[in-house]
Amino acid sequence: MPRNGTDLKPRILREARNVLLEEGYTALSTRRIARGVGCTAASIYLYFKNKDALLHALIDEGFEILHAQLEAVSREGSAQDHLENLCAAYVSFANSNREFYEVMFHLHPNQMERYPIDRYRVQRNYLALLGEAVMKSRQDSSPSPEAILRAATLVWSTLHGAVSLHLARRIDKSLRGPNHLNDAIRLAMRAVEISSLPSQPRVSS
Amino acid sequence: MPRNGTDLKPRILREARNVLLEEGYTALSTRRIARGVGCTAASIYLYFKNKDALLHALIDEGFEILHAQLEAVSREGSAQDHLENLCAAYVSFANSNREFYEVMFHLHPNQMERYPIDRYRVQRNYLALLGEAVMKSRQDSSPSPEAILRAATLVWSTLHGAVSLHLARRIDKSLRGPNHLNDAIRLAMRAVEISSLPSQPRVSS
DNA sequence: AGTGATAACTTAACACTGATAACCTCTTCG
DNA sequence: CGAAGAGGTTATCAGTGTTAAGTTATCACT
Repeated sequence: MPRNGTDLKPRILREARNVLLEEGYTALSTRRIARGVGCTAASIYLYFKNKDALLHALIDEGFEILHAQLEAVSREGSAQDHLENLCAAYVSFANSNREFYEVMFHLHPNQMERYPIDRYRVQRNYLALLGEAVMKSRQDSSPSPEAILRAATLVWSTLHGAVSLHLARRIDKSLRGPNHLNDAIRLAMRAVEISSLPSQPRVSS
Repeated sequence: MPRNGTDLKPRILREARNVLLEEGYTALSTRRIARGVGCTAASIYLYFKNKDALLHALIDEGFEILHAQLEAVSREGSAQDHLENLCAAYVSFANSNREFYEVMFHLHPNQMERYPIDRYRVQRNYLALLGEAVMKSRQDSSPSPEAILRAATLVWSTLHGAVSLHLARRIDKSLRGPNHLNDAIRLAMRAVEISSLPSQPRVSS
């Protein structure tokens, strides 16, 4: 039974989210969260196995927002339009939720072993949304699920590259602003054509 | 004058490079480096302003390797082939130097303020190499420098997205291995077409 | 050779980090 | 009342980047 006002777990999560969004990932320490909540850093470990588990919850939250925004994209108009709108929504999510994007996509190469890979199967959700638009935009006979996944992955990959470099401010000033991102969206639309071709081996893993 | 055998600075750099490559970025602490060299962590600060400055040196080293590998790509054959070979070399560099790639491209969103942006103008070097191939592959009249930069950036961005997700093991198993990377290379080749179009505003910064 | 100066390096400490074992304290139930 | 156990804290560990102060070795000069 809670002794400290309301249940501590949601308050920890809320504070963690606030710190992440308002002070950035580097400020997100267990002691900083505890201070905001009014408890001790050790208390966090009563509700989360470790800091990564807490981060995981934030990542889930980010994926939910992303999924909601992609889901909200209108399906009216041509399939092309739908796909383009999805791409724009993805880019827009990254731009207006950059801290979330960081923890969702830029975080774990370093501490990979702690983040169970299969949990990232939430990816499937938005890859499925992309895939749906991809499928409809293919005039030819209905493509196989593998081909759809392949195309959706290529779309995602292209957008991710542009967004990552954009957020890291690696894009030349003259192209910053929407220019490069728009180019990336346009290029991503062509992923559908690419992935209808047979795979030519070119690079070894 | 050195008191500890040879000059300490190159030995620190070498050890840092070894630790990075053999034990990964997370193991790269000042004390770990010092232990390997046989000095104290404080000594590092005699030769580097801070840890980031040391990392910077490693990043420079990585950029030199990348540049050398791109420079070594044969310019024979068609311009298309040249560009494709450059793309393949980029991907190959990332795959066989993933720890370098991490510090070069995945590192600094977090501690952005410490990495002076203009230093990353080394990017210009390989963007110029890409741009050269882009330019030659344009049959039409010689494009403007801005258009070349735009196209080269889009090529780079596309490859970076694919490589990043690949290294982070976010690509579905069925596409892992060279499949997705090859798709990305093929798509990147089409960046030339995209970036000869006028920029349509679509997404706000 | 002896004396300073100074470069090279270490010691010790500060303020952090994530994490854990041991302890206390309050509530609930028998 | 008293035992059980949930809820939370204290104290601590091992580690991080970083810096001020202290030490030691080497050089130049009288």
